[in-house]
Amino acid sequence: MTTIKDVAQLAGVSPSTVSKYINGGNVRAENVTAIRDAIAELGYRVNPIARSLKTRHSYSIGILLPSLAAPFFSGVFMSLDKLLRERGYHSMISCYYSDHGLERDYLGYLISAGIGGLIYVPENLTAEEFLELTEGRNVPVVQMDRMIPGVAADAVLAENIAASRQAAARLIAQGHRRIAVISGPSSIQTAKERLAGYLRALEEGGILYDSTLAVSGELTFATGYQGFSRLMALDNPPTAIFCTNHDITMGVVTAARERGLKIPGDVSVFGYDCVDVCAVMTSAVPVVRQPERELGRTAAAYLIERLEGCDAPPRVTRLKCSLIL
Amino acid sequence: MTTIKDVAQLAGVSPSTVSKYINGGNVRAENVTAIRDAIAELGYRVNPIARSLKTRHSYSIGILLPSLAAPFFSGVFMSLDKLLRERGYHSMISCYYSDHGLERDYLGYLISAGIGGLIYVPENLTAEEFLELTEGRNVPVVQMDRMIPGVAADAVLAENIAASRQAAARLIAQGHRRIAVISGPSSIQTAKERLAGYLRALEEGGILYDSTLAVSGELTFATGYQGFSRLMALDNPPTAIFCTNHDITMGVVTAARERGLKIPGDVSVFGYDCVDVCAVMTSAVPVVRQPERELGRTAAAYLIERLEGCDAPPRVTRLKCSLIL
DNA sequence: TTGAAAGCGATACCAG
DNA sequence: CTGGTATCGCTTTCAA
Repeated sequence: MTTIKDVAQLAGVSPSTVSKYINGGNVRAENVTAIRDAIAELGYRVNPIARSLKTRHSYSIGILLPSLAAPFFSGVFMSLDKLLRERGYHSMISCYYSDHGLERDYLGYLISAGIGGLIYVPENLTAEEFLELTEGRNVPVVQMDRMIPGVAADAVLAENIAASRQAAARLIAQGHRRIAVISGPSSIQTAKERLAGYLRALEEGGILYDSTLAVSGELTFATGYQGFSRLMALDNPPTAIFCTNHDITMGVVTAARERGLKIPGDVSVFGYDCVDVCAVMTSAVPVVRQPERELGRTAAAYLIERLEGCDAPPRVTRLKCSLIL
Repeated sequence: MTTIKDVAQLAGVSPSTVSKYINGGNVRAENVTAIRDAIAELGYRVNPIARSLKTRHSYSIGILLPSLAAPFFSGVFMSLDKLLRERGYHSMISCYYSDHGLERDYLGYLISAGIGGLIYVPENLTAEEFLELTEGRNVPVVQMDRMIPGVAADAVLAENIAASRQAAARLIAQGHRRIAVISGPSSIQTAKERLAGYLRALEEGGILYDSTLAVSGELTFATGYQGFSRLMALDNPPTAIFCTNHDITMGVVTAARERGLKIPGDVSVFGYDCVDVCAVMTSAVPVVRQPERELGRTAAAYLIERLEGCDAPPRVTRLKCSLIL
């Protein structure tokens, strides 16, 4: 491997001078050309790891999230990656598959693995765990989509309550009175908020909450699929189902199809996130669309500000969702 | 930040001893406890970047691919990540969005960023470019899904030709004679192979190739969507369309829905990759299913072997696809 | 402007 | 079994 020493030797200067050249310092014109030539000839590239060991600063940004399969996350990622890239950073994704142990391990690894900053979608960690892993290290963290209560770090979130409330309100406006909801585990902030929005809409619509119509489980296809069966097996089944996440929506739609039930003829469905897929269906299923681009851009922008030394108090930003009907 | 020195001091031993303890060497029992206590008290974690600077070995594995949105890639990734994790590695994804410049930059960055190995889905780079960026560095690379001709590195690929041939043959067996194909750019190996499989099936079916029925473009939704319009606008439109990738399939299905054309009533479609989505549709669309799990596991296994010193000649492995009807 | 020397955090070697 | 020393590749004083 070619190092800065090799370049220095070939160019006939000292490593310090080469370093200065690379980092934009003042170097005599003739040395500049000599160094540039040497670098080209040797195909030299700085070793970011040696550099960051010394500078305690890095252009690698870690992205830590619970799932890769969700189009929501890949949408957000593409957007934040773009901004980071434009600013000279390089982002690298790690996925912890909603697993508590993995989440802890990866967070610890990333924090000490020489990343310059972290964009983090939390799920299981407590504030204590988070703090223990991150304190002392000087790595700025921006929370995305969710936040750990008690953690003093920037957070960029979607307005889950408002969005769910509107979605459910829409179903009510269409005349539905028996509206089911299938939601994620209450341990997940977004799931809790989406359920809250649903409840709020019911209340505002003067509809009594019927707990048999509220199913909850993991944020998976299976939850939607099985939830649908359970709901339709009720003595008095719902006429509409509000799905609070992409996979749940897919599960519900699939289950309906398999039973030959028409959407929205036999049962209405309001989905979440799966904009593209839902548009493909024979009669398009309405969905809540989260502002993926903006979420990503904002999170990246916050992180960059922190990396550039901003020390304002932690900011929590909520971005609006929209309904795709 | 707490370093190995701090631990050594607190434990009353030298840094070398602590290092030995951490890396599983023989240390006197009383020192072991002293060190363990010190580590716990200080919350010490090794700094992987300092370590790999010294050892020229790293447990970070880079994954470099052209797209994140494709369920195919996320499926493959989940599988390889699992195996790598079980073996103590940590994988981090970088995405280059099919961009040539980004692909080159990221490859260069990763190779010199201290990763231990790389799983790489190539798209635009030539063998020369690849070699220039990687030679000298001692980082094993396994190519996934595609390979650069002339690059001597392991490769794990799907049997694209056979799969496409079977898919097209199936349409022929159903009585179709005018079968269109929408494929990706011929610069992409998988696209070329899938087209070849289609042509092979036609030939074997005694059907003359009609170039007006062969549309090609980027591997995007738009290509499928617009391709569908173009094909259906022909004087003599096809009765079946073979889509050679996930997004193209989605584009075609969407376009058909929007025109109110029934699949397979008005036109038959054979898709690729989108197993879950296609199963949801009112009448399920048949698709080619790639062996994502196996591809990922095999690529990871090859990489691990290389990391453990295997120096067998480069291996190229092809894995079978299946048809989901 | 330049370069010698120190040092980032960890490991490897080798003498004790 | 232990610890002093050199070193990984690079940046950063600081003196010349």
